[in-house]
Amino acid sequence: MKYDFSAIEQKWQDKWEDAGIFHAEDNCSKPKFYGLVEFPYPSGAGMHVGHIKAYSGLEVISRKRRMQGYNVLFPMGFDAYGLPTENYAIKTGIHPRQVTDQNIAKFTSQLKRVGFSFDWTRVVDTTEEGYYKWTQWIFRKMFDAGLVFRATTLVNYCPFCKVVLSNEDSQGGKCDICHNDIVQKSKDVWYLRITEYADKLLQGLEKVDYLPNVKLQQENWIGRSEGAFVNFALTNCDETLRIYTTRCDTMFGATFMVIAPEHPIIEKYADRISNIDALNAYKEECAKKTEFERTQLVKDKTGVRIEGIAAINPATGREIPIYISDYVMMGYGTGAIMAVPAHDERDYDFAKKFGIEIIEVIKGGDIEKEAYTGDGEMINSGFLNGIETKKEAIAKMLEYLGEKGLGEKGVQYKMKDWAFNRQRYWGEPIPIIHCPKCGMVGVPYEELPLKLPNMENFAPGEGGESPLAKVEEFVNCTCPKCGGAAKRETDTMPQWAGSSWYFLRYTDAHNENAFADPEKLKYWLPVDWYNGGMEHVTRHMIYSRFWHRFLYDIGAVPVDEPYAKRTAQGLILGPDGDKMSKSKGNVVDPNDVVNEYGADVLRVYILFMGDYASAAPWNDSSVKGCKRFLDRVAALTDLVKGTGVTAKLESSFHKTIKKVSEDIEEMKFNTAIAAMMALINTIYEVGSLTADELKTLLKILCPFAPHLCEEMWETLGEKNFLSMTEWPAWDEAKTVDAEIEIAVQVCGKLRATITIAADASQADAIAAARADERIQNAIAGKNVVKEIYIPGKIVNIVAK
RNA sequence: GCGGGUAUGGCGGAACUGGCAGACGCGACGGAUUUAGGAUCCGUUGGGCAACCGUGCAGGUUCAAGUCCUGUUACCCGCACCA
Repeated sequence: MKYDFSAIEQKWQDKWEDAGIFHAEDNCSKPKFYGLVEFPYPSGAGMHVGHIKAYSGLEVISRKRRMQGYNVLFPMGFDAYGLPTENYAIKTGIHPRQVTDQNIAKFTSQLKRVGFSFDWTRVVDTTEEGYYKWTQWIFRKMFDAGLVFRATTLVNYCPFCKVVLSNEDSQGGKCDICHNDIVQKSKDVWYLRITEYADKLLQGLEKVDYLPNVKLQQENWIGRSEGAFVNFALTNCDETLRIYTTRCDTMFGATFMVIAPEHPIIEKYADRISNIDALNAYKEECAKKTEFERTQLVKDKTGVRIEGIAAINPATGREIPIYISDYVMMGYGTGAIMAVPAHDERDYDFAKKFGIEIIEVIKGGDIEKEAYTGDGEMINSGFLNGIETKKEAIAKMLEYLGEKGLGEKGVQYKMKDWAFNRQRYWGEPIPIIHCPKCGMVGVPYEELPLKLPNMENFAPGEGGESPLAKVEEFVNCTCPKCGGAAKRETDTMPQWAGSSWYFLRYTDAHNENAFADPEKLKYWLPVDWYNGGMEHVTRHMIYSRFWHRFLYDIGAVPVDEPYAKRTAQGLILGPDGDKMSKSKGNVVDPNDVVNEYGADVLRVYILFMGDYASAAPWNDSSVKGCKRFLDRVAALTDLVKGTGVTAKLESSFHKTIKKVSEDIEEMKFNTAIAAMMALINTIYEVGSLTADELKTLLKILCPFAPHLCEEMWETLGEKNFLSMTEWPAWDEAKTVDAEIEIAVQVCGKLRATITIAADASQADAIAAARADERIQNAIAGKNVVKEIYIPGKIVNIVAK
């Protein structure tokens, strides 16, 4: 058969769709498999080869699962709210709704052209009323549960996008969307109290099967630390200064304190501070620094001593000075620290610069040169003297603090509460009403969805307020509680909202009465296997685990962790080895590949190009190699002779079935394909194969190159879909050869290879080795001191 | 700075719990076919004339090391003054 991909791909895509063979069944007695891939943001640029790689892994696994008799849910959808669409709409004057619909249509047709076996009856679009109704519903439930709050804070503001960003979206002082510098701005912001779930999110990791580095990144993101809160008495004030420390064992060495420039105590006791002007000047200077500048100047500590107020070290009773410095953050712990220069690098740098006393309390380092952060014997530490370990010293100090009422054990997290609003148009309206009498009131559940009003001009206001603020019919409303005049919240939700629960909607995508039917949730959850990019394993995954866990806590979902298993694919780099980007001009368009070589070649190449989890550069010539492979597969129809088993091929077939079956489970698609290529080379060497053998080959190749395989299957006279036949089994006994070739070494150096029975005894193997002429030459005149036979592997003769 | 990872032919990459390094593919070279090119098919292809040498570098353990141990370098990713 000649391989004419253009003639067959559309044909099979239509047949699959008409027969609906990839639709997941509800209420099914078969075992279920829920494979999830990260749904795309439908950008105007269309699909990228990276998308194809991200979906191809679970595509192969899902296709294999169907053939293994599973009821498979492998869905696709669109995470369609977000700024790029809105910015494009502002530029072109086309409404975001229209832009979104166009982009979704484009993505859909591209995905279908690749032949992915998605269940297209369950597509979700986060911007549809039927979907965002439930996004708002979950938010309302969180509001009821006290997990939503509003606070005035300094926020990361992008003057270009005119939008407030979360810490996660403004890393490195750059806007995550437009990459311009962000500034600090005081604003009223909505927060989700994700920190309340920090421990649950951490504990949940213990029972899920995520890649180790995925788990680690989430743990680091949550950033739990155990330590102590300690209250330091102040001179000239009637309150104490509360600090957080993980090293209360070093308290005898605390020779000063440092508080964040924004610490409220400065303003509170301004009249007792003699150098308040200097402190304010420093504070202002810090506010001007971008995050980038602050981190770039790590080594160079700055600060100002507070004159007029000092602190008392509760361990030594000595008076110690207090400084303000921007190396202490208001957002972590209490915004104040006790500084132990002998045993903390940052405190050491600061003390050296400001000439503050450094007292060694742990032996083991040289504090003349640097801070010593290791373990050792306690000295200069009163009742702690002589203790040898950090753990013991901390326990003793905690006991002391407790007795004296000076402090207690405490836990801190790096993770912050989630800034949950944007002043933009293209997002879910936040369903809250501000009533002058009742305060914040949730929009009643029966009024959801709170529809996004249709606007002509949705550009953001100059002051950074939401475009929705301009729509009076939207803003003005009555309070659901008291019936008085009230105003609606005009901010919208961040893009992360819709993607925090989309996997739940797939189980029942069209339900109008609930986000999903509890029975369906019970059948399908948890997601058995979730694959996506490494860039989403912290933000998106932690956010969605948080939402899911909340829903579990209110009894709305049946399992506590949403994703049983998580893997990640590596990037596809440009042919030049750099990250693909439009500006570098090294972007490969999947359409071009489909047009020139066909979808099957694209699929096979993307999985063959390297380790699935690693980054690998695109190579046009290698694509041709995959085309050649499929050409050779198609041409096998000319070699078919009879039925049954070809003796010379039997073992190769069993070995290949085993290899492909096992490699797919480990996402080692490259070696699975290599094994099939090797099998084909063997078939060509043998010169013929039976129809039964060809059918078996088509079955294991089908998940990779389904169009060609279906076509060949049909050519062989089969009437049903290859995609729904049974995955072949292998016979372990037939994967083992009766005779094997093993290496013979003399003194660890390869000298010959011999062929022996697979079950040969040690004596037989060594005798066979010694019978070989090359071995006899190698050991001639030497004294054999040791003979080793590792069954099936090697003979090594040690001779001196 | 801290945490994690990677390093193998000209290239992408294989190599199970230590057991013939370089599977498979690309590229290259030679040949067949062709008016020619392309495509296809066949053969060769880690280096070295050879003994031998070869998995970033330097040591070590072992009958045997890409794989284990110690040290070291480079690159990639994540976090980053987290008290």
